[in-house]
Amino acid sequence: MNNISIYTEKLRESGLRPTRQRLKICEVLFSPEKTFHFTINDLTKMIEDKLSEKISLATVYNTIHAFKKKGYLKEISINSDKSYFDTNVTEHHHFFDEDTNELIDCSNDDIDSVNIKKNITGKKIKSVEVLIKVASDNQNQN
Amino acid sequence: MNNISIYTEKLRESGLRPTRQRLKICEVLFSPEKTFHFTINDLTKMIEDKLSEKISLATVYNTIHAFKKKGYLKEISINSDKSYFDTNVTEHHHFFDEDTNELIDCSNDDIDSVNIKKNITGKKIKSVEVLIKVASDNQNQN
DNA sequence: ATTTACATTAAAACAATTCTAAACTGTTGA
DNA sequence: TCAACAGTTTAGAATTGTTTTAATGTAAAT
Repeated sequence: MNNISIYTEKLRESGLRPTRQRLKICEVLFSPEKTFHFTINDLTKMIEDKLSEKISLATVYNTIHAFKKKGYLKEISINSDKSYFDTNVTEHHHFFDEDTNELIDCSNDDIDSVNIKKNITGKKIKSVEVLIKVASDNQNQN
Repeated sequence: MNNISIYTEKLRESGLRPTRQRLKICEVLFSPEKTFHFTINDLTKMIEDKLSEKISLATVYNTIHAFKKKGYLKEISINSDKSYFDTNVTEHHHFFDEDTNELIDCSNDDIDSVNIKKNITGKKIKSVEVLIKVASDNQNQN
């Protein structure tokens, strides 16, 4: 099974037809060894570099949303400016570097598992994620 | 020292003159017994109810930003739709109810303190906050 | 091949936030 | 007291990120 057929499968699983544009999105998202974080703008630029032609923002948004809904991507909330996405869909924590606005995965070895003693009645816990904001000294918070 | 002078002080501390509009913002933010969460829109509506006249969004944004910068308010990141603010400026955790989009403080008694074993070199930890997403069963994540 | 349902696109619409420029107000000091 | 200044408010315009629209194009099923 080569990459193209994996991507085709992922797209079909997400309810999308495998088109040239979407396969290119998949290649950018899922071919790298390491998972990574991106904004829609980052991604669009990466795709246009690879495609050597323009791709419509609407196509990117629609594909990313389908992947997110299907669980092939995760959305990370850092600040309200823009959406960050993560190709690492396992539950994990993040460092956010306030100096550079960089988001960094926190290995599960680097943090003890979080123990929640009480929950909201009638609700089920869907995820527990820690955001660690860091900055060089003499930096003000937020 | 009455409330007005407390608010005046807070405003001056934040580099702002105490004006009628800003004092009303303070009253809405800081007079309630309990801390609470709000969006700029919520707050604007609350102020207009109390003031019985319109207040410009620009004034609200500018005052809120000054308070945030000074540490009298905290911004909470839940999703990218809009900014949530919190009048509880202590470091604490949150439940986010995905059914109702409601943000709920997590008492520090309800969660064991989070132990971070490794940090980014050269950086100082500014905050560590946990976001617990909850929903009633049969609800999909994010 | 033809048909049908879904995709792509540029552009328009939209919502949250920020900026602008003009009118206004509180404070200071002559 | 009041002129002058610095900071404030405001409506509306601008900007940014995202979603929708409607026309055209393409994949897949028959």
